[in-house]
Amino acid sequence: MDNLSEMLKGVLEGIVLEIISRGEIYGYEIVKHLTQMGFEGIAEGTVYALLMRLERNRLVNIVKKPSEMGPPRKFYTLNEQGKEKLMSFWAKWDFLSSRIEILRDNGGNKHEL
Amino acid sequence: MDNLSEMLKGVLEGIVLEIISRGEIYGYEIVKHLTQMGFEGIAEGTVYALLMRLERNRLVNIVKKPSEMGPPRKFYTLNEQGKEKLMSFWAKWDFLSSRIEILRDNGGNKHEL
DNA sequence: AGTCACTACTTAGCAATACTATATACAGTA
DNA sequence: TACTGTATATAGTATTGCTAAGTAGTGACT
Repeated sequence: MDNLSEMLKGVLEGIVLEIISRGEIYGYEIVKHLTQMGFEGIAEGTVYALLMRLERNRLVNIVKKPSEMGPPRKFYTLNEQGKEKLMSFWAKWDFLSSRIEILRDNGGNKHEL
Repeated sequence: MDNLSEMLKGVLEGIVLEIISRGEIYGYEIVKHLTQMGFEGIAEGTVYALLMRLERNRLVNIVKKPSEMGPPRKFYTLNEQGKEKLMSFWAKWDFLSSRIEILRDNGGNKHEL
């Protein structure tokens, strides 16, 4: 399968918000989580940049904690705005995916309006 | 619902390819088709630019025909490459949407790897 | 001490794609 | 003449993911 990157635009943020909503988590762990979900192609840099954006847009709370395994970790949780953004993501996703399934199921029908 | 535009990236092309695959159609009609599907926010300019891209990337055949209602129309059909691109779109869509449904259904589970 | 691997985060510059706004042009009608 | 509907084109912008590189801490092996 060639690459998903364009299709991830606007979706990856929602996926990451959903992951954070499950409980406090830090960037490196999010990357591993995504990999384990099957998104092996997603670069670390992409995720960290996205997290910086969440911070800049004030969708998350951040607590820095020392790690025994390496440099300090930045733990993310959703704030109210983040939770709203997540709900908005799911609303958009449901809208889009339902339209697309309708289009597909309409298979073979020739431009019926 | 706020705006879908980011989420459409990489998806709109597939939607338009699918519409064209149903039979010869021209740009203005594609726009109306999208509107009727519920994508009311998609600007004409977006669709025409996308069609130009399909042409530039040699995914479509084009025949120009006069119209009784206005300027000449450019009718699009998919060529072999376009059909392959469409299949690739559906493969990517299925991958992405299945992962996202898994994520959602996994609801409440706290970062289980 | 030096090197490597794993953990963990950051950033600069690029590419792809949708949007805004505007322009062009043909046909019918007030 | 002016307006509406039909029909296509394009310049400039914003957003977002990717590539590639860098910085740093810890532990293991040589």
